[in-house]
Amino acid sequence: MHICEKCCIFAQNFSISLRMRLKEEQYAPMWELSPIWATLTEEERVRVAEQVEIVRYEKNEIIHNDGDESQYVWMLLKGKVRIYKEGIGQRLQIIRLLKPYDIFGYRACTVNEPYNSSASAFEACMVYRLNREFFNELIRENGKFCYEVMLMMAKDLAFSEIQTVNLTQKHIRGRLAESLLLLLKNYGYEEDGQTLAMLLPREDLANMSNMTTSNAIRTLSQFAQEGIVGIDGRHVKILNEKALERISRLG
Amino acid sequence: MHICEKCCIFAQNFSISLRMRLKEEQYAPMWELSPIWATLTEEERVRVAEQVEIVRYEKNEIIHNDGDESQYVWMLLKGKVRIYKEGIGQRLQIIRLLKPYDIFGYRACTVNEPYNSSASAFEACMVYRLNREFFNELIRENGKFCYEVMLMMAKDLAFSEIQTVNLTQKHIRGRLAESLLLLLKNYGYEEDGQTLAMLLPREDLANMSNMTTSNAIRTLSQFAQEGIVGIDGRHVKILNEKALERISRLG
DNA sequence: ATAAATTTATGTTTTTTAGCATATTTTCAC
DNA sequence: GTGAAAATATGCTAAAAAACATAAATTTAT
Repeated sequence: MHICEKCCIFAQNFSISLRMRLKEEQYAPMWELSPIWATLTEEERVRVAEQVEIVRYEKNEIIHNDGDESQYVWMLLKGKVRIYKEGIGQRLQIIRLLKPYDIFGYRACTVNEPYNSSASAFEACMVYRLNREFFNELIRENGKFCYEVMLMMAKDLAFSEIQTVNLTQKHIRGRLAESLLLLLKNYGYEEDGQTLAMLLPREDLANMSNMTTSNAIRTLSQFAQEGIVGIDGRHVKILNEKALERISRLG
Repeated sequence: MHICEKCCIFAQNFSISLRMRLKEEQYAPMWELSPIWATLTEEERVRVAEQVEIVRYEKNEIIHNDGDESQYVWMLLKGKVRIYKEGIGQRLQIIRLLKPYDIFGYRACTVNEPYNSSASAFEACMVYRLNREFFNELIRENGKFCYEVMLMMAKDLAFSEIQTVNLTQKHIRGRLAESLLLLLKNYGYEEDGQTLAMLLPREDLANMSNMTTSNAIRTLSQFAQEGIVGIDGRHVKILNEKALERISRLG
């Protein structure tokens, strides 16, 4: 593909053109938000600018379903997303939690397979969305981009294997502690420096931790009684991170 | 790197030169054994020929340990290998089983991280071994090779996520059935068409299936009593594959 | 603001699985 | 081949977690 003057001008004005599309909210172009897209050439950025769509998903809206033909790669711009699989008897297992600028749906796209998990929005979300075929074009033509996608997959694979052992071998308390620390690592604290910046229903906490909802409720209450966490509805304060780490480590 | 006449001749005679190194046993060059290495250019094949080592590991010998600095990428030539993680209280979880021409250790190498799992030989094994730095050179300079490595990782990631749900949500019988089917899929049958071509100690079967050894023994005996499998020491016959699939599916 | 629905809390029972004990069989080293 | 060690088999007990039940609190829709 050629790079004509017109394209270059378009590229330079890209953020402006994007902002025109999206009336209410403004987002930087992808390559400013994640090092993965920063590997794209100017010419590729122009094409991305032409292809990318901005989509809004409402609270609890399903973005893709396990088994659906893969069609899009997404980058989360705003909000939080859960990636999960449905196992035996409609029991969900949350595999991964996403925060802004995380990329998802890409694994299935790279291998042209159906998605092997589902994604839904915890809260109202904004995403960039790219077509599978276009994403694969980028991977095939740009070695650096392919390399970055591979590195991202390597991270996801390591996490998945660690989680397998965490979820199978640790006892309930260890699994819950693990999940709370994960939430902390992923989303951090509110301004007060101890309340988790994530209002998570107990059911989701259970689905992260491979336990029933009532055990998540019960065990979290126990942690509160022991002064390890503070509970105020869905607001959870981490009062003793060291204790959580110890419980998580010992299983 | 240049491609001189000498190199070309060397490349053409590569398999012979390899066979000279390895006195007892002969193996085809990597690019004939796995599509991943087939993406290498002639020039790269020459360098691989210079770099590759053939190593033998004895029964139960550890190939790499979780936490070790990553140094090599391996391709299994002969034998069987278990990839596992140690969790709580020395309890092992087998993450993956390898058969000839499977590649392992590559994830840690791509990200220059320590291995995040251990590998040991079920039985005496032969492997090709490549240096991490050289492997990364290949990835960085050859987009097609990088793409193949990414695809391999995508497969491993999908498998890992499926296993997480299998191991956490299914009951003992479901998990054992799952493991037996996995062994079947991976290693197939003996000549008789029903004995698993894998003599697996019950302890390993337990470590695959997230259960204690005595539960693996007990549950396998139950399957035998129900006529689903036949047991003759470590030789396991699959008598009713459909039943195993049903048990695995229902959890 | 109020009623209905959902979520959280907590106690009890049942099921599942681990842990332990012991006997038997098989494998391995010499 | 023989004895020691390891692996397999099986029963019993204890612990862990799910399932169920019910009530209270919170959220949501109107």
